[in-house]
Amino acid sequence: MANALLEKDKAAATDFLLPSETGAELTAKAAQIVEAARGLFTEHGFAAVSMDQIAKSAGVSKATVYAYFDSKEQLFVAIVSRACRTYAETVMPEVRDAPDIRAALTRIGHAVASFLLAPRTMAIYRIIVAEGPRFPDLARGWYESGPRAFKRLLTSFLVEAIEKGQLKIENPRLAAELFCGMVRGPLYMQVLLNTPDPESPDAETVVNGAVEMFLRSFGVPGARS
Amino acid sequence: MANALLEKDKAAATDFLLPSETGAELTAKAAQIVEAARGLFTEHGFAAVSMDQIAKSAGVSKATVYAYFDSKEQLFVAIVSRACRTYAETVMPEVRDAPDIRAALTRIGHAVASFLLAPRTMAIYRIIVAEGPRFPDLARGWYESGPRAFKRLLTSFLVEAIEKGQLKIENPRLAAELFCGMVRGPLYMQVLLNTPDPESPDAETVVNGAVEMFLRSFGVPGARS
DNA sequence: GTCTATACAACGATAGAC
DNA sequence: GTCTATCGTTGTATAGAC
Repeated sequence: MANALLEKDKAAATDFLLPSETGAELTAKAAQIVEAARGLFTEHGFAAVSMDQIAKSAGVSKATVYAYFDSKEQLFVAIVSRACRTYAETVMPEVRDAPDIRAALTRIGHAVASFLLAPRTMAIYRIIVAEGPRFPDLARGWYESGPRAFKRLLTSFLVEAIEKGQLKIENPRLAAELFCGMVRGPLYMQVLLNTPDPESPDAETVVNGAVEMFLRSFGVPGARS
Repeated sequence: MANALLEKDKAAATDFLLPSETGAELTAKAAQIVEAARGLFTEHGFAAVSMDQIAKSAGVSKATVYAYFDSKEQLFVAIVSRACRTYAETVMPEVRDAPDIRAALTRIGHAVASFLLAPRTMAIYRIIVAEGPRFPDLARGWYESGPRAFKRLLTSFLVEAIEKGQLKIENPRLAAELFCGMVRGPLYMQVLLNTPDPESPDAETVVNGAVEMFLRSFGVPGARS
């Protein structure tokens, strides 16, 4: 059951394709350029990196870069597309059956926290936020492929748990949103801005706290939790 | 009691001053330039706006802009400083006594949601995120003046409520973090990326849901909630 | 302090040989 | 496809007159 829902939503998630994903896989040299650009954008931001630097870092000439990508913008789109694919392949599968609802939520929580807080993910997100106004379609595509697809999937998971009698929730979508907010919120901004706060709880504490709070609100006393 | 804590933490919050706040107030013309720059940065981002545009929008020559601000970067710092001051004056005072704990949390939740989601706030945050790597001190200053100060204040509020017997919480700081995450998380990303999601609950629903969840976990049955 | 005009550097993108 | 060399533009920042 869970797998059926999973497959359905996973299909829905990848149904939306970012521009450069519609084509075939990148060639080796294109991938090499994309990887170099990703590293530089990650470190210095989009505007601060020149095509000369990218070419040099990738070990090719600038003309070669332009042979594969029409513009700096399009190169950026390719980077984001790759990140979306990784996201779909990494976090999505974590939402499936587990021994009990507590274990499942904990697992999901850790998957979300660890993936979202990974430097690579944050770097991409930072650039999307930064350049969002200039790339509205890209921002939308990323949101659809990533956060929105995941929230739908998590909502399906909760609905299923409700039907099994493991949870009691009036508004599953709201519950999914709140859970995501709890897991992500406390550490997200610190990582995003690179401003660690020693007073903040660590990821483990946050996930456990979120699961605990979630179950106290929505857990069914009788059910194994 | 609450006011004593409030005053103390408010002082602590403004104790940290961003560079340009250490000096006196801006002159009228400087403020005029800052305001023009803020509007342009808000709309187009930092890198995409030239000093020529700023000068034109402010109705002065470029040389005049440079007479007041040494560089584009410093002009940006001035903008953020202003935003921090507004934050301290707007959200912080919301954390104080209310008829009961539920009303207090709801009020805080709405204040956080409405301020954080305001276009002006989001625009500043977007730029901070975008240019964070290039302005590490600025990002840190903003975090200290804003989110961190608020979380401390909220934690103090919770501790006080615990002492009054209105709440029962083991880790108040964690609870404050989770509450902020719930209130902010669901809508934050959508506004930040300008990708509205019709499936998402609205702000009212989110705040009420968060308060409900918080009280179910930490509320004291006997106390008036 | 404020303006006009300009110096100087850097960037994105391309032309043309191989 | 890949390179070297370069074009045209744009941007930050400043010089000098008032």
